[in-house]
Amino acid sequence: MFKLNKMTDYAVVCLSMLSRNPGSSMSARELSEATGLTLYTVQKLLKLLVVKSNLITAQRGACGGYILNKKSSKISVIEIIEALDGPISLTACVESSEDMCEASNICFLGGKWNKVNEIIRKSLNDISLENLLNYEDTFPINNKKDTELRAIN
Amino acid sequence: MFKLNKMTDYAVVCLSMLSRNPGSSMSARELSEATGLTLYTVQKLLKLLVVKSNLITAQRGACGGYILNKKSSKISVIEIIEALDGPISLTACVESSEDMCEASNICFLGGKWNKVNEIIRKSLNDISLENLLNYEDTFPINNKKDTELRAIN
DNA sequence: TTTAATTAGTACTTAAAATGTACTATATAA
DNA sequence: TTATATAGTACATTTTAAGTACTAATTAAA
Repeated sequence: MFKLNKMTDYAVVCLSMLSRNPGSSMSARELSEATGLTLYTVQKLLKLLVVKSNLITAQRGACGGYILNKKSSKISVIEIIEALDGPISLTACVESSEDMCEASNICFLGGKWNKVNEIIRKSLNDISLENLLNYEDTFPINNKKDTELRAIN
Repeated sequence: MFKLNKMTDYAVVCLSMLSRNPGSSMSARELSEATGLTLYTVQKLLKLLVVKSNLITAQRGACGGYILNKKSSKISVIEIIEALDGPISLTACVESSEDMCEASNICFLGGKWNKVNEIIRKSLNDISLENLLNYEDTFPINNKKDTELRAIN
């Protein structure tokens, strides 16, 4: 379970696509065609990013689309993750929620996971989208290449 | 979604209980009573830890139980997490699975998340169970205290 | 040798969350 | 006015986690 949801992965794909032509916008349809993700997925994803982050700006109407607000080198991976996955919290107990932790009666750990959360958060904060995209993997990756794009859903 | 499953949290509770009396074993029943977790949950959890990790050893039969294999200062948080959550992998694409990444046709990210995974893994590797237990939280935590134990399920 | 206690293994049900799909409302350039 | 595009909402589907239950195997002690 210690993995990101698919939306976050899709987001990196779409954001990196947007970063290819800084300053120019792309519509959900264009992004769908460019990435192979279904239009529905792209629409949902971009709507989420608009609402939950400050990473992109939307332009409505004909000739509308989405535009990246800052360079990929200025975008931290943590911004993307937290926009789509919510804040990093390694256990239910640390949520600063109104409703108390269900296990509070037995949980003598209290907020001790917070330390761990902070460490992970700091690590991720130092990685930019650009870092992620330029990272050259040293291990053999099981990826098909040079195959045509297609919708995956 | 960037959170641990409950089992991992329960595991920390149970392991820390085991660490209180080094060298002596506790049965699932005893751990259930001591923690307030249901017997079913504790049984399942400990079975998982036996199979998936090298953290505890089981003794069957009457007077049997579970015993911690090493001191809490020698147990890394990553061992607990990976035993119950599986290996840390921030996106489906990096799994070294036989079956190819579904999105491989469109995924030009390849294994780039691996970098992130490694960083998180290293961070967590440096935190021991003892560290986690002794960590004093500096923020006000929303935890009830001094309430009696009860089963939470 | 029998019994009670205890873990091992497996299967199943239920609950929760993520994912995918669909539709309507609103905005805007041409 | 129209075609295009995002915003918002709702819901169905799928996947995963969590919880429950039962039987088999093991072992200390009576």
